Amino acid sequence: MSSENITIYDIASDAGVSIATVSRVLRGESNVSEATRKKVQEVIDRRNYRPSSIARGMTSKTTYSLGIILPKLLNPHYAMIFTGAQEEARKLGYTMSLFPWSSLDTREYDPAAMLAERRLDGLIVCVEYLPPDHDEQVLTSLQDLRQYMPVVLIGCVPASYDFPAVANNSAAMMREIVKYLTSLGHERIAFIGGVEEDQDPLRRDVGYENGLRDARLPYIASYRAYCRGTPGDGAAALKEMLTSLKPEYWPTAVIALNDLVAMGCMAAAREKGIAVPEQLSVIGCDNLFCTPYLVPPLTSINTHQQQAGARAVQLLVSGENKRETADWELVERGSCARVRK
Amino acid sequence: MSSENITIYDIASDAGVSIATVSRVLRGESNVSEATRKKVQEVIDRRNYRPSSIARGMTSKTTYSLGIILPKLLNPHYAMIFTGAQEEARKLGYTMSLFPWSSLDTREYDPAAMLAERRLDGLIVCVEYLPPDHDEQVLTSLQDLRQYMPVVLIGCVPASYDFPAVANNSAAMMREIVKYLTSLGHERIAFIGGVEEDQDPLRRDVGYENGLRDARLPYIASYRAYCRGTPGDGAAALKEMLTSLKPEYWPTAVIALNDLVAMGCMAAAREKGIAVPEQLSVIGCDNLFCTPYLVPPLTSINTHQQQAGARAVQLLVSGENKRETADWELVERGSCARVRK
DNA sequence: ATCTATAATGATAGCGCTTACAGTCCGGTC
DNA sequence: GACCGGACTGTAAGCGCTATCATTATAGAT
Repeated sequence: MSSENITIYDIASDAGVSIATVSRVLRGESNVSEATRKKVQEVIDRRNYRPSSIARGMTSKTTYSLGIILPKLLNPHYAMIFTGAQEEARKLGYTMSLFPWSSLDTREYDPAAMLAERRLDGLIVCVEYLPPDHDEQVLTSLQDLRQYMPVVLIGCVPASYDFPAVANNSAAMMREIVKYLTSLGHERIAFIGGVEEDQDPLRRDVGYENGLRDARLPYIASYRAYCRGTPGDGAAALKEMLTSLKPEYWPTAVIALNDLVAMGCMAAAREKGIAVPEQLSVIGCDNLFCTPYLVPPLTSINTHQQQAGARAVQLLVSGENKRETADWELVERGSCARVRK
Repeated sequence: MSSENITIYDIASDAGVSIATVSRVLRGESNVSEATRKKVQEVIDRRNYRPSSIARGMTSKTTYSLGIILPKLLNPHYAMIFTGAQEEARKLGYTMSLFPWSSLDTREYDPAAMLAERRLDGLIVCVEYLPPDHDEQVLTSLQDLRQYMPVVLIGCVPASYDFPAVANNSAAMMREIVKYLTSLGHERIAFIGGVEEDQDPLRRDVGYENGLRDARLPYIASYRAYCRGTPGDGAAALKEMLTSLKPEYWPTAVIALNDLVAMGCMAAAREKGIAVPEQLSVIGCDNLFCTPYLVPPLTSINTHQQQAGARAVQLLVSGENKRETADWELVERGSCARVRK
């Protein structure tokens, strides 16, 4: 602001050397005499000079800036992914910019344009399961972006997507969750999940059904509800399920798409006078910071989002074309109980 | 990735015009004949050309990228500020990158360096109240950064800071909160807040004391606790306060630094068998998404963080050197009740 | 004393744009 | 028919670096 931008020329003339030499000490090359290096460094320090990363990007073709596309940061789940990615990026000397999901989803503004123009060194895209038609459109957008920069996916990445990725194995997770609940004696287990997903072998529905099959329980369509992922959605879905069924058919356990939906379910249960976990077990997913403070504390799945975000950055920067699977683990708190006969 | 990067020269030669003309249609200048414009645009579309923002920044000195420095995104409070800022930035055609607070706070990596090199068009810094010594160091860093780019502050901006800002008037807010509680009959009102702040007229302590004075209540030091801002901190602080006092001196209401601290307080109260709100009213701040789902639902302050974030971006982009005050409002839920005599 | 390898440094050509500035056309004007 | 002002379009000079050569100095080898 105050002073004119000082450039490599200023440093060079102050130090009485050529810009090439300044550039050499800037990049720490070895073929500079110690005396010259010291002289130049002194001028750099004194004038508080910072080489312009813009100009650098101009020639070196690398900008040290990455992008990440997320559905919404307000959901702490995504905030965790972002944080993990951002911190790792910083460690590696990269800057991380956020782009909203609408970059891929709508025609509100040209998705590729903004991203492509930015000449990012890479892009992480956090994908959720989407309705099949949407899904296809997103895939096209992703392929498109890939022309401009390396792309790594994170989240619910369909098995069919041929991208480097840190993917959830939601199916395996669901299967384990069902197993956990059946081990507590539950036989009427509801699943309030997201959109009906495509025939992806990793999808939660598959895991849910497999889990039921493992326990030789019937798949009951009335126990499968759909929602978008907010607490309000969860509350509405559960209430509707309960009013549509005679109380003796009410589920004794409900698996929620995520912790937000689980929070809605707990609220709905409370409103209906159903005790959690005595009459209804609830299990969420994401292990949000607030889960320990709910009443009862919410049993959830820790999906290690920060770690996944960091890993995605590593894949991006290293250029490895690997598909990895994110870790997860059950965190028992107080919202699931043995079923009472 | 796939193809060589295509440049303005490619378009120019394809369209049989000079690069200047291509540049003109790119920037929508008017002095291009309709025929030429169409011809060039067709080539641009066909080859799917995107001008490099790097090269643009090189000459035009503006990069259309902003930065924001936040303490931690995992606290939804900051996620909201970020979201508001990011969305506004996008609307205005800017990119938003996040930098961690440690940029200012530690010597872990050179703060100015990364930011200055990036040649951002502007920077938003979200400040919290800090211990006086820290505070001075941060101010120095801010002044430093200002040499390189415009800076707008947001949050708990000390009145003495001469920066454009969207500032909280925490003192006024606290005074109102105390008034609200005294109107419910409370006379023993605790405040579990952040670090003891410097003599800033906007600080919460001032508001707390003024509120007590308004109601002609004594300031009792035992009711003032300090914490860093996590639920655990809040729980610990309240527990310590309770154990240090005979039950007949226990506060009947507690004002928490933020909702996270309030959540900790509610947990501590529950653990101690103290009913909220019957025996203890709790009020938080930030109006986090989870507050309605706590038991009881937490009364809080909506500080309109997204709006504040957006406003900060507007100030930054417009270059206005204004200091504004953020709006706020009390959101009554169920954690505060009339005191029982 | 001449030659040659080596280390240090300088000159310079881009990178892909923007932006003066300098044409070129063309229909009026006088 | 020479002249002129617009409307377009082209030429070329940067922007601040990196990277490739070319150049110079130094010192050891012959």
